[in-house]
Amino acid sequence: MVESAVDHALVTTFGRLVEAYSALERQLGEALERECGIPHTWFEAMLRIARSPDKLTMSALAGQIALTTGGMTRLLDRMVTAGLVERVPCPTDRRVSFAALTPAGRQKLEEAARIHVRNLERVFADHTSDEIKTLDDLLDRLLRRDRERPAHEAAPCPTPGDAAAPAG
Amino acid sequence: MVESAVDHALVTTFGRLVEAYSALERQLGEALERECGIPHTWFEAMLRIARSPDKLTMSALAGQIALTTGGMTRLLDRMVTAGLVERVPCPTDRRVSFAALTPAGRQKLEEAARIHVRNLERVFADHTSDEIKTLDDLLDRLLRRDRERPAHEAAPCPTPGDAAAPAG
DNA sequence: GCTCAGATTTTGCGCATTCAACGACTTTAT
DNA sequence: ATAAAGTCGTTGAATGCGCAAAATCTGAGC
Repeated sequence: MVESAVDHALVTTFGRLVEAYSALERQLGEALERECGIPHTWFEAMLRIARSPDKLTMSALAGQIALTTGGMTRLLDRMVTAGLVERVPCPTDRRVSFAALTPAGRQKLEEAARIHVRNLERVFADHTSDEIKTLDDLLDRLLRRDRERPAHEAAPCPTPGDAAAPAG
Repeated sequence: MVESAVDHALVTTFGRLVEAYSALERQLGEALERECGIPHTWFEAMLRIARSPDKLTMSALAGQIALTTGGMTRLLDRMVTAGLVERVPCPTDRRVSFAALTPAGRQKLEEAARIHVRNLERVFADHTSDEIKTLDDLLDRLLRRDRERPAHEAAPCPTPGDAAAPAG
């Protein structure tokens, strides 16, 4: 039996994830932009800023939305230009600056969130809350696992016959 | 109680999806590129080509990996240059060309799939097959729903107090 | 046969992101 | 105090993608 790895179930599932995510992100992103004038990326950024108990540094924010610090710099630049966020210099460390919402930003975020919720409810209308809960839980653990892994752990593993856990 | 839409559960879940997906795609993509020299996008494209019972047109392929036809043209260009795929002109319609794997492409895909499966198994090690099944099912229905919706349906949603005008 | 509407892919341009190098700053060691 | 090493954010070059117009081709009406 020479079942190819190409047909492995995990590959299919992940392929579906790629496809569904891309389609969803595009659809919801376009809707958001059309209905309230901001890109989806801005929304996700503002969301993290608003929800964070402490002020967020550039790097922290970059990490949360999976951007490099360089990309984050420019993304924030645009949002600052639009008047939605501002850079607050850290009083104790002059290298870092925090991202904070302006009043206009807070208002825009609330508006965008309402629209986003409405669109999300439409998208997930066919799904039970149980399913969504499972999804949420799965994603949460995936994220947690990802954070624990310092991203170096994947690299030094060129051992072809090594399927086991890195003998920590 | 004036619970803000910002705190809605769906927003959180979708935010997690964005974050987890981006992190995952980056991690697995980097691993794939490092371990077998091809970008993740190439892998997904080759996967669809290999699995499709009929030959795939550019547009069909573009649709499956959530790219515009313009993006698809260039993606395929690079893959052709690398010798992994080739364009097969359609005998009955000279506008269309099919994407087909070369022998080298088939071999590379198999190699990449083995690596990808190993990495995926590591990533999903903490998750039960039940959970993954649920995820797979959810994604499948999400995709199906998305395909039925011609992407025009999202627009004419009657915006109550249309706050819009991207204005500039 | 000719023309015109529609379909399929390619191309020009602009934008967002990554990578790598850099400057600014802090911390630690001497 | 000074130097060295590490951290944080920004910037220049290169890459990949979307959008829209163009090029090529098919099929229908006349």
